[in-house]
Amino acid sequence: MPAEHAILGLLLLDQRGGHGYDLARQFGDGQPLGNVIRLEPGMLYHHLKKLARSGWVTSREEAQGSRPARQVYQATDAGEAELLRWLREPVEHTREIRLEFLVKLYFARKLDRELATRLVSEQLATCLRIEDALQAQLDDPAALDDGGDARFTREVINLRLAQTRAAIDWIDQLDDSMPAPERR
Amino acid sequence: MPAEHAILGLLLLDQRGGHGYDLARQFGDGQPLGNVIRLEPGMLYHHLKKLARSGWVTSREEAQGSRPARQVYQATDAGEAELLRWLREPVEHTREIRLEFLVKLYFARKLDRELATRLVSEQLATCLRIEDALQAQLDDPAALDDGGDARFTREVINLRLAQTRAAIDWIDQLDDSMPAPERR
DNA sequence: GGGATCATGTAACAGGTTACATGATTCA
DNA sequence: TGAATCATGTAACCTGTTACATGATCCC
Repeated sequence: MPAEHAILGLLLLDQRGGHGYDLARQFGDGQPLGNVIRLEPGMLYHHLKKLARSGWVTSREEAQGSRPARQVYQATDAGEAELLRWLREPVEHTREIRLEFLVKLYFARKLDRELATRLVSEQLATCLRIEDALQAQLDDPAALDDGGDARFTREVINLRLAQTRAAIDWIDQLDDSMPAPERR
Repeated sequence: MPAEHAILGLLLLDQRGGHGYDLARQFGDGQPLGNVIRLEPGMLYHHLKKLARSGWVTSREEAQGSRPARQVYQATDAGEAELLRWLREPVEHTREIRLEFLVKLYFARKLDRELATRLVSEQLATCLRIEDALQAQLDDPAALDDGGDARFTREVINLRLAQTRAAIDWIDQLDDSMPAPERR
């Protein structure tokens, strides 16, 4: 999911559309998205075809004089709607923060700062819910199994708690603060 | 990798061997390993066949009166050597702590407490190296790209730093302390 | 008789990696 | 001439998910 939405996002940011090779560069070394999600050419062309099948992008062949023609892809209205839908949803699991949430944050900020603000605050709320659920597991002696591995199970939950709390602290420091309420 | 080694580990812990259905239960709800790694029957039987092809387990058919016969798998010496080799290696990436390192820790403790001690201290060292590398990236202005996305890139690195530091703190609290040096 | 459990799988699909194939053009 | 870059893919493989197929037996 994040890979296809990242491609869709790039095609939306550049209204003129883009072709495979061009997109591949944006997932390469030193590019902002390249630090978050790697896309080898094989997967990239695969996703472009899937996006076209879903109706989220269209493609046309663009001749260019001496060079071989290339397929230029462009996001459709349905594609834009899909990306916006996706950008409104926070990720459900702490492990998805590292990749999927970062991609969402990147595009939300570029497309609509208010959307980014909402995404960040809903992600924070989701992580706080996860934290509560983990804490409840720690506090419930029945959830820690009695097969002699209670220590291990507690450590597993403690690791998840630590990772979730680290994510929460990091989200708290993102500067996508709520727009100041209107004054009059 | 972690899935196959987990199966291998279970077969080593129970010298009598085990069959698919039996192993599947140990990856289910409420079991210590079930909290860490999920294995649906499909994947489980697939891995058992792969382990047999690698020569790390053998299988024999075990008739049992009225019920249908079952395939009983048992770890070989090569399988044991492979598991011990794997248990000596810490994981290279912070994201692998959540699954692969936890599986290693579980089996290292059950098989050889000293091995567990060494694993934990090498994992700590590896995570500290990762932390240093991330800190160096933050301190190097050239590594933060100049395409106007330096803020995003910095946040990405900060997230990884936060996750890595959370892992370090958690590892520090594991109680697999070095055996006290011999006194005389 | 019927549902839960024992027991072993297959099929289809989704996502991902590595390597290779193809062929043109640009540039040192 | 030959290496780098432009441009688009295929093939083989691995991991994993969901759902289904099959058939027995146990227990109410």
